[in-house]
Amino acid sequence: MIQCLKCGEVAHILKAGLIRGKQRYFCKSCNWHFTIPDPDAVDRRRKINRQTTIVDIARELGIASSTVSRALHAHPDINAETRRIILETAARMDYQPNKLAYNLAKSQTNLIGIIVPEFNNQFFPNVIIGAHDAVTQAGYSLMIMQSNESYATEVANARAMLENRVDGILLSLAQETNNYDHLVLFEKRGIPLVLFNRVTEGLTVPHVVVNDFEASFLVVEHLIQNGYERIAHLGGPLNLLVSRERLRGYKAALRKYGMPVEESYIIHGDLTPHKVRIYGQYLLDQEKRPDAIFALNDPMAIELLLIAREKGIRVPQELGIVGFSDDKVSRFIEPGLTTIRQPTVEMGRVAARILLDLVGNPEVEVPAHTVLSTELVVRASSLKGNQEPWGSLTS
Amino acid sequence: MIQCLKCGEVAHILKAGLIRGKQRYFCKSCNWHFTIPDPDAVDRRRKINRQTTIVDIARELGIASSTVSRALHAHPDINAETRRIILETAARMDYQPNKLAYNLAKSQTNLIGIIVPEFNNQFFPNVIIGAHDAVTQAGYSLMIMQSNESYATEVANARAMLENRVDGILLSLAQETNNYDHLVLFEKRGIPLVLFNRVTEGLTVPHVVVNDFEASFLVVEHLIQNGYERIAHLGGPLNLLVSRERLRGYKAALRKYGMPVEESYIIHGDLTPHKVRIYGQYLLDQEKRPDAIFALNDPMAIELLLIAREKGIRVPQELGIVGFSDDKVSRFIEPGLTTIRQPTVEMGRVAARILLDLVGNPEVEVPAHTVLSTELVVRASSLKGNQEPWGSLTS
DNA sequence: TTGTATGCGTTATCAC
DNA sequence: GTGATAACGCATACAA
Repeated sequence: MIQCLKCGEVAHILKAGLIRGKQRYFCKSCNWHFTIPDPDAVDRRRKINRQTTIVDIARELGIASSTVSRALHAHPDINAETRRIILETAARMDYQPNKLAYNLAKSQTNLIGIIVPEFNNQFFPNVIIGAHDAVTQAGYSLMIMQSNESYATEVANARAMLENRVDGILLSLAQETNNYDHLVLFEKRGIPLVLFNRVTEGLTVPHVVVNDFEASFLVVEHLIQNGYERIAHLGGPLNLLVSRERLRGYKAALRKYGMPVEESYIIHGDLTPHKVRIYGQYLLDQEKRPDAIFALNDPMAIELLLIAREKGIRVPQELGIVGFSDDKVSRFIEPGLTTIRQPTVEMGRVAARILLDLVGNPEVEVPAHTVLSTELVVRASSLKGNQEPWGSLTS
Repeated sequence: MIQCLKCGEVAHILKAGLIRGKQRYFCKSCNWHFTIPDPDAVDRRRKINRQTTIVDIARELGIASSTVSRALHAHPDINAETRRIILETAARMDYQPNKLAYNLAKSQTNLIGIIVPEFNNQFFPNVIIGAHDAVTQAGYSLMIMQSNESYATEVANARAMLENRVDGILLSLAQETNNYDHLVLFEKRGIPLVLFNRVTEGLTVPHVVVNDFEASFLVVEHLIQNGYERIAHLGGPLNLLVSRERLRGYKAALRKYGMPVEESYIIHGDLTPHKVRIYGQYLLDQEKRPDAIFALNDPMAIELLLIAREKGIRVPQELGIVGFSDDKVSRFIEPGLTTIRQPTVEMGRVAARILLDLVGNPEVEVPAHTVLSTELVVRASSLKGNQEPWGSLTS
């Protein structure tokens, strides 16, 4: 005997096909489709290959799923004994909460995204370690993506982050990135964004960087004070603020010591080893060869060192070389590479903390520009004579 | 005039509180709670701070959300013109699909998890690059976690992966891990697991490793053929198969050349630099000091090199040193470190491919043991005299 | 080709 | 303290 769920009628009920395996009915008198609720149907389906849910636990114990939910989250309104039994049953049934459903229901993910240009260098993995630290400490998870220095990939990554509903995002720009529309979207959505290392003024979001200007200034000053006179600079793409800052420091130091800024001694290009080799050749094949090169980063500097070695140019006597970022290799290569040590792990941690503050409260006051300090590490590659390291610096 | 949705009654209707901001009613005659459907309520709420959904688009166009869904996924049964309009509207409204809801509805995440012990070394980042490659190519995402060599963290990571409903998981065991219950859970759940590099026989899941036995054998043979006679081995924790395999190769080579296996020349311990220093000191302070050491990996070997340098022991004349994994530093350090080159990126790619096969079809036949080949890279640190590299090996 | 209804697993809200 | 039910945003089987 089938009764219409809406009007209670029993006369004019028609079978109306199957829906999700359940018989569906149609009540002619009130023009209404319905199915007869079958409390076991859910169970039956769940048996097949599905993970345990709170509904399973509830059914097993003959209680409501909301009670189970409360027990699992130590809600104040729950009987201690009930809770104990539920927890026990949950463990016995190998229950694992479904984060997807949880997040969907809560409309929040506790997810922080981080996009880095590459993994090849030790730099970004270290930043990730720091960010991971801060983020997990705050009860968030970290979703890691790499743009592979490509604008298109960065856009795709940003989109994926959006789709995954991250609560906030950390980003270091890809070398290629010149357009920031994909990032403006985050602002529109109210999702905080913090840039680190590879930043731009094109966006008014908090930045975390090192004192690139000062550090570069110090590097060049150090070279000058060690007797180098024709100092070249091998820099990065000029759309990256970091490249421009280091260039600015380089020029400022030259000016301070009354040395000319020779345009043929300055190259800006991309960061791939292949290109570095081309640029290096160009610099060292010049008629009036530079007697020192300040490179944007250590991998570049190391490549230069190898080129010099091949050409039979003695480092540091005929050519001083300085890098940036204190790669592990720089300590071991012969001669040891003078470089700038950056607080990489710290950078990740600091950037993540600022982001988390913003996630917690979008109105909170955070520093627009955080500048971390660096340290000049003097090794043999920049000591023309056989002088001791200049000043009171670490070696 | 409120009418009961179930029995049509209008007399015995009581207000029964608010639910989610909507008035709720109670029909005394049929004992039934209900709310009056309000098509605009959803819209109103959504206005406040919510991202666009397919429902918004549907409402905007006065069509069904299912139609929007079909348009967005290029379902065959959709009018081209309708689709065009929907896509246009979606773009105009800055629609971003909600992956959480998508995944929940589909009961699948297209997520692959990878857990590695650490990020400090170049090894695991490279594996990740390879895995990332294979995984994204197959339309999956990669969720990266690190156990930090800790068993507890590994268990927590595994749990988080489960909660995030990964479709499959790649894992390299933490140094501490001895118990595999947390991994057995994956099997129970039907979630494929593939181990790489740090594997165990404790689980019958596919392994991807390099030919550790052979490689170690070759290393020791190389040392013997270069005139070293008291060869020590600084290995890793014995619960890791990789440690045992390399030990086996070491012993086999000694046996082949009729050399005694001196137990005091063999140390197994943990991989932290601090411990390595202690072990190194111990080995080199012995009365009958070994004249060569084969270390489990390059960081260990480099540490040994530094210790030797401090003690004034000449490498390779008084002490031959060989590492494993061809760290970037090994090429540049003085003397260059003889080592085994492993296909790291390849390892990640291969492991991911096997996993993806399994994810696609749990019954598919996959190799239980994949062994990738390595290459002995001979540099100065193992050449006692000033011989040329032995055999036809890369330098 | 489009609309309707249901389910995915969870939380939140109210009644009891 | 516990139960019932409506969201959360999407996919999909069927009906129309």
